[in-house]
Amino acid sequence: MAGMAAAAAALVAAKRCMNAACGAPAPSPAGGEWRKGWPLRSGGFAVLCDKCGLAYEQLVFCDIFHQKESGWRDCSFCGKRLHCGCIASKNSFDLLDSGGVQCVTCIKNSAVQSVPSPVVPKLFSSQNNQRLFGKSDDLLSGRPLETSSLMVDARNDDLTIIAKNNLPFMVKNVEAGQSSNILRQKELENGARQIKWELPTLSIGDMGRIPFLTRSQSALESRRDENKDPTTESTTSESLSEACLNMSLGIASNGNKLEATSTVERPMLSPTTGFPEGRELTTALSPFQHAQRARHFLTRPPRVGEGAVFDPTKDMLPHLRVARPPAEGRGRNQLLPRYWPRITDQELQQISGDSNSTIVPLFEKVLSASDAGRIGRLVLPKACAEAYFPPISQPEGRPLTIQDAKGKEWHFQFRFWPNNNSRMYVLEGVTPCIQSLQLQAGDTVTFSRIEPGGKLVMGFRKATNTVSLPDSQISAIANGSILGDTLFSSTNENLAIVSGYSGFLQSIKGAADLHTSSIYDHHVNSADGDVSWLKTDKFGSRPDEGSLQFLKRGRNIGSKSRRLSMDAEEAWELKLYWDEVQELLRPAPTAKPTVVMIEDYEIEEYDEPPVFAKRSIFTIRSTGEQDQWIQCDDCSKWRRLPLNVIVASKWTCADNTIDSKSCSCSAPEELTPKELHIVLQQYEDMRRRRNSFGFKQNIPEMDAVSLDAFATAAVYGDVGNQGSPSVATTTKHPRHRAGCTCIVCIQPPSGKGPKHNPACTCNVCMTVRRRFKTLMMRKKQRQSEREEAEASKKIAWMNRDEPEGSSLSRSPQTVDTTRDGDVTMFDKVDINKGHIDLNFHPTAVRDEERHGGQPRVSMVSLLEVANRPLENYMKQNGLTSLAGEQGSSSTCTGAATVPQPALVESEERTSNNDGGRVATAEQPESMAVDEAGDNQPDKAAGDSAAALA
DNA sequence: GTATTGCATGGTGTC
DNA sequence: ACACCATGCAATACG
Repeated sequence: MAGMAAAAAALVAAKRCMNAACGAPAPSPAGGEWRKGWPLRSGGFAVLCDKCGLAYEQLVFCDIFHQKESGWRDCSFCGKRLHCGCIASKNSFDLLDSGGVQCVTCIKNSAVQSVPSPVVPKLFSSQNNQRLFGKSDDLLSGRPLETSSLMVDARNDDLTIIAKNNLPFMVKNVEAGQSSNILRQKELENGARQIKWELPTLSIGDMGRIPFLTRSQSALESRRDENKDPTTESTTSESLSEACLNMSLGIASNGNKLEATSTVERPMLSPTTGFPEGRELTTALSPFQHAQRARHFLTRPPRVGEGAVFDPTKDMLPHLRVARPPAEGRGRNQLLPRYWPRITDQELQQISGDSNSTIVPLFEKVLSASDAGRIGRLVLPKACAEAYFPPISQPEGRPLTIQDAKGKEWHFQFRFWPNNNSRMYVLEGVTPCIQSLQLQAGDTVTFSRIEPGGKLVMGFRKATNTVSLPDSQISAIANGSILGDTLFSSTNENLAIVSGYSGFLQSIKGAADLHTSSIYDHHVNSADGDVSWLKTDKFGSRPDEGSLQFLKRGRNIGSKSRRLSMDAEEAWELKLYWDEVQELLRPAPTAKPTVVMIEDYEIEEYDEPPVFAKRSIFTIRSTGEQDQWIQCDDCSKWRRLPLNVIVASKWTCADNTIDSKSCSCSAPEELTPKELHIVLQQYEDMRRRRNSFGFKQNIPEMDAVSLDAFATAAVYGDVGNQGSPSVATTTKHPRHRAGCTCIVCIQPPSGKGPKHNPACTCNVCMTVRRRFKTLMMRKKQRQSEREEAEASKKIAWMNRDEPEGSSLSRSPQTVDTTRDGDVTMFDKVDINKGHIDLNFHPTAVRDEERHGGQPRVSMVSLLEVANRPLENYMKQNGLTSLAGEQGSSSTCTGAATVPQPALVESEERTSNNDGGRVATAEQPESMAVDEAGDNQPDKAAGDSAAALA
């Protein structure tokens, strides 16, 4: 208690009267009844009344301090002694503009006189005025209340009660805080509520958008008094009280149907989602809420760990089970709507159990990827941390024990990091808790406090899945939450985690915009069944309010950085394997890579995310001709398309504007049944092989491999060879910009575009240099240790794979003619069986080759030589932009060549791109071209490829 | 080599 | 313009 008092005293002492004409320092509360105080945004203080033990929200002018240190004041008119220091007394007096107070009787007596009629047109003429509509019926009809409405003059915060007879009267200086307190008091008196919510605060400026209000239970009660003339009410405060009671904020909704709330007063719920949320709240709050925000009369609950815990229920609220959610942060910090607790009654019941304890919802937070990740750090909203958690002065913070709904106590470290002259609060050590509760990104963690005792308790709400999207047929994201760079699915282990690829989602979204239903159909009807669009989560629960709200809010799920503004209508869930994701990605047709030259390494950057394309199969003929085959979504026939055609989603024969002979479903299929069978069979074989080679690895693994490969290639100069297909390394992460140094932004080369000066000292260049050097050192070190062993292993491996019929072991001229088919399938996955040898030194290989010995093949060397044929190929085919020529790249898999009609499916072009950036080391794509093209003079390429095979 | 820690960065929301 | 905060990432610790 002493500590608390001291802290409060410090707060108070640090402030002065907000009256500019006065400026007197606020007196110390020590020794008086102002047991506690903290600054409000308005400049005043919130105080607690020792007498009644209740929190008292008041804008404290110095006169109040000066005159009412004891909590008692005298009516300025009759001199009656008034206790003004608590909620219980709130409706028994009114503050006067001139200072001082007015008792109920005097207010009543002067009520009529106190309403200057001229105020009416003034208020009504104000743009800031907002007519507030009442009961839910009126909400739906949009008509004003018959009984009473409330006008709020935003300019001075005066409230004017408009009675049924439209005779207004003005309540000067009625503060929203008082109102809320009155409201609470009324509630207490009525005993109608056990769960109470303090209304969130909004700015008065938002009042202009207040659409309506509903009535609560209290409103219904007040209707009994509808015939009363407000001007004859006992006091303006009482009238206001009634008005307050008339304005409950529940627009509960099921669907779009508005319903008046009954027993729980809580923040305005979204008409569409049924949940309170930031923006919607802003537009749908009562004038008291807005007024609250204007003046910020906020009840600040005692902080955990501050010593004795103030128990508001102690005397007057013995039955109060759940207190209001405090909506005030320390000092000026305002709790953002996104952190407003939205604990349901059920959750409260779960937390509180059967005890008589009071649950004070504090705040909640939707877990981000970082929060739910292995790092075990939960970033706390600063305002929340400072408001509701014990104050900490050192970055090390302090241990904090929080109990979960099951009663289990979790021990965290509550600390902060200095950050931009501010602090970043985190709870460390949350991993066990997160895992125990099976929380994932997108789920919501709620923090509450149990009174008495002040014990912190945390609950959670699982993010659930989907909403039906009547227009697009696309289910909403739910358990698949897009968080930061990662696409998460909260429920299914088979999901594809797309790391570093919110751009991918953007692309998908973009594709969805064009072909939403098609994409949906495509996946839903996908024969392979690997791709699914979830409708429900594993719990079978309905769409989570919070999640939907989160989407609805327009926030990018989870992370602010996922600049993926997804409305619920646009949101959809993704559940894809990694490779499936990859095979659906194409560089944006309009994407033009920007190539930066860094120490002779060309790094390609895309400003545009990849597009979401329909699955296609690429084949290459013995003549080197490459085709793309796409299946008609109507007749299921396979049609040939040019390589550079990207089909976003649904495609039918009618869409085939390229080939007039095949633009109808009635047209015969170009491939013979036998050819088609072979192609499809090999396609499936390839898929199986790929999967068996671990292509369903998760993102971190993929990242590691890809990065390593890229780094290796970069180190040895293999990155940067012009002409390397870039399809598999499509885009830069959209949240990154030019200059970003993260690996996401480091792109493989295309040989096109502007180049950075090798001497460039920009951030990205420096970083890349540093990373390359580091990687080079590591590689060299490993090479020196394992080069020989790896070489032997590689040779052995090549010998082992030879019987698989890989044409790579043959000369390019004979690759595709060993069987009767004229189409060759290349499976990039087969390269090294999915393993990239990073440990061969190219110089060693070249040395061996020079000496005519058995060539020791490294991926690096292969890449080095393989790129050249692609250039030639591109030249021959008049290709200039790799971005739009996936076909060419798709042919570069350089793996086992199946002598039969062979495929290079599009997925392979992208399967290694890991967010489209780091698969360059696996650039055997060009090797495939080299071979299949059968027109490449570079024998070394063929030799290398053959050796690899 | 992996995990942890602490700081830096930058997009976005809010004032 | 500023603050917040999600997350990247280098440095450090640990096994």
